[in-house]
Amino acid sequence: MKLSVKVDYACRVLAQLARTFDTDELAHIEELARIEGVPANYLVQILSELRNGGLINSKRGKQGGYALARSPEEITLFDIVKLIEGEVLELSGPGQGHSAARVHAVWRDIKGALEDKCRSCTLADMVVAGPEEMYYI
Amino acid sequence: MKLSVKVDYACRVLAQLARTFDTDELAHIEELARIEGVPANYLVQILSELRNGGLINSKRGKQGGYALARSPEEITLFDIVKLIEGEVLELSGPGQGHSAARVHAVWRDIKGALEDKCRSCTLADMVVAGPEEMYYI
DNA sequence: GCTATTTTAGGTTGCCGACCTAAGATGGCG
DNA sequence: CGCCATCTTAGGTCGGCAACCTAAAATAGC
Repeated sequence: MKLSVKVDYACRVLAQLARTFDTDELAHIEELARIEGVPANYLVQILSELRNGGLINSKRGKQGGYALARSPEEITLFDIVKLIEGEVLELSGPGQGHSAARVHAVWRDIKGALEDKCRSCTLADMVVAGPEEMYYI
Repeated sequence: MKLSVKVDYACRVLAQLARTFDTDELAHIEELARIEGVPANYLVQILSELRNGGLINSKRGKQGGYALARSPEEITLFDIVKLIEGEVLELSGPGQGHSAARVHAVWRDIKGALEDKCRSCTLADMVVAGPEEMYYI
């Protein structure tokens, strides 16, 4: 029950893309990797998945790059996690045993609550108000 | 972001122990393993952790066995997960990057909500009303 | 005191997935 | 055509989970 680094990376990169959403400039991989502190070679895979999932658009060629496909308010945490991980909370199958079914039902309830919470958080919540708030921690 | 099999096993065994809480009989490992469909050799480890964490009591010797340390209503899902996994939701460290801190704050919010939800679920919720509802699935 | 039964405490193996690297393939632009 | 940046994909390492096994400690009963 832990948050994967991959999802964390995806959120941070998407947040950065959200900052330049209103402009028409495209972000490059190297630039994103440097600003958000993500391994560039790994970021390639993540951006590819985000593109196949329809969260971002890409443009190839010499002046290519990446940009958000929708506005930050329309991209929720649920979308991101579901795309990267497949499930927000993956339960172990009902299994066999006297209490298996009942316990499973309780966990489904937990899962539903978690999904609702994730749906209420958008990319806009992950972007600081000012462009530069705290440079190093 | 998945629920470990270990926690699932722990919940099921604890639910079974909750059924016989009002009586004074002690449950044996082999019996628990058979009823809940948990590998006996693995269950040994889990029960040991639950005992060290103070959720159950054990009695050694020829007529030994296991029993809940508190009433089912006083044992929450939060207690179980925290004991077995250490954290309900383990976040990846703040890291370094432009959006790292802000994204981390959002996830802390999610984590808090999940913990509250887990605190509202007790072992009593995992025990079916009747003693024998469905014997085999 | 001896034995049987049970818990306790370790260690070990197999396996899968996360994380990362690296190199080739593709396509736009001058 | 040649450059550049994205796209694809094939591995490779690492750690943790799940499961099993063995030996040791404790206790009730004979």
